[in-house]
Amino acid sequence: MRSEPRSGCPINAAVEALGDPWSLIVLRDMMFGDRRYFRELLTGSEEGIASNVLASRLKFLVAAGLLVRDDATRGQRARYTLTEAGIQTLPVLVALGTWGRAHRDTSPQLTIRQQLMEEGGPEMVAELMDELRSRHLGVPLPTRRGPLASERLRAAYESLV
Amino acid sequence: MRSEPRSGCPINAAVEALGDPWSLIVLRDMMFGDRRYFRELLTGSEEGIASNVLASRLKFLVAAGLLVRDDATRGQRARYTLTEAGIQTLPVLVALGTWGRAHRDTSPQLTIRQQLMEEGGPEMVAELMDELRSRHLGVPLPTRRGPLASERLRAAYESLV
DNA sequence: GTAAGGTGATTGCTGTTGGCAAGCACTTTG
DNA sequence: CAAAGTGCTTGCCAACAGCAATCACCTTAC
Repeated sequence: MRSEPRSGCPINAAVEALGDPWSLIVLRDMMFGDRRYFRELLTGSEEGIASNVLASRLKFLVAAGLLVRDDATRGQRARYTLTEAGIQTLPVLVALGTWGRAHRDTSPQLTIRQQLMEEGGPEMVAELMDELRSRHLGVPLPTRRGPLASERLRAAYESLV
Repeated sequence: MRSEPRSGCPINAAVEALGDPWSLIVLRDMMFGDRRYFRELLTGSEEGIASNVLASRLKFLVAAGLLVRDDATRGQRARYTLTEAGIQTLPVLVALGTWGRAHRDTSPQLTIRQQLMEEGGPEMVAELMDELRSRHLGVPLPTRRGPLASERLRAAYESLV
C-alpha cells in the first residue's frame, strides 16, 4: 500500500502493516476460525468483507510477509498459510480483544473466547501460537497435558450456541 | 466515522476504534511523548500528520471515549486528556511495538524504549499506566522504589541521542 | 464429454477518506 | 495595537472502500 515507512518507530511499523480496517479481521478469522481459503474468508466473517477488498488485503499481507500463498494457478483453490510473523500477531489480537471487551458492547457468543484467552494468560496465548505453528508451519506440537487450547475455545463457544 | 459496529466481536470493536493509520500514532505520542496540545501533536511526530487529519482524529477519539478535550473556546489552547479507556490502549501499543521490533527494520533510537518495555514485562506496562493515570486523571501515584518508568525510558532514549 | 458450479480474483462505478497548502477566527504576548 | 500563536476549516486532488457484475480457469456430476 505504501512504498516506504513513515518512520523507524516499531509501533508505526506495526501500524503500517496492520493498521487498516480489514487486515486484522482477516488474521483473526485465519487464527480463531481456521479459515485458509478465499471463499471461507469471504463468506465466513460477521463483518462482510467485499471480495475486491479481501483480494487486495490478502495480496498485501503476502507482500508484507504475514501470509504465504501456495502456487495454485488461476481457477485453482489457493491456500493461505500463516508465517511466523503472522502467527506473532496473535498477542496484538488478544490485546485488542481485551480492550474491546472492556470498553465496548460485545455479544456474549463472540466474547466468551476472548474471556477464556484473558483468563488463560500468556501461557494460553503461547499454547495457541504453538498450535498455529503446528497447523501452518508443520512444527511438531509440544506435548501438553489436557485438551488443546483451540479445543477449549471451541467447546466454550459451542456451549453458548 | 462509522455509525454502528460491523459486529459484536471484541477484536472488531477495537479495530473500529483504533484500526486506522493515525489514531494509534496520536495515542503513542500522547503516552510516550507526553504531548497534550494540537500543535505539539502536529509538529512533534516523525510521521508528519496533516492538520485536518489530526483534527478529525482528535474529534473521533473524543467521541469514542478515549480522550477528553477541555472546554477551551476558539483560539484558546485546548488540552487533551486520556481517559481510562485511552490509557488501557497501552498494552495494545506495546504488543504492536513488540511485533514491529521483531519483524521490521526500525531505528535504534526509537526502538530502545520498546526494548526496555519488553524487558520490563507487564509490571513495567502497569507502572506506566499508573503514571498516566496520575498525569491525566489525577489519581495519586502508588509509591514505588527507584526511578519512574517514564524516567527510565527517557534516560535510555537520551543515552542514544 | 459436456454442462454446471466452484475457484480466486478483476473491473467499473460511486462515495468516502487521506494528504497537502492555504486560510480563518480568535486569543495571547510583547 | 501589532505580531505571533491557538485549534481548526476549506479546497483541491489522489487513493481507497464498498458494491455488483464479470472473468478465465478448474473441478465435479451425469
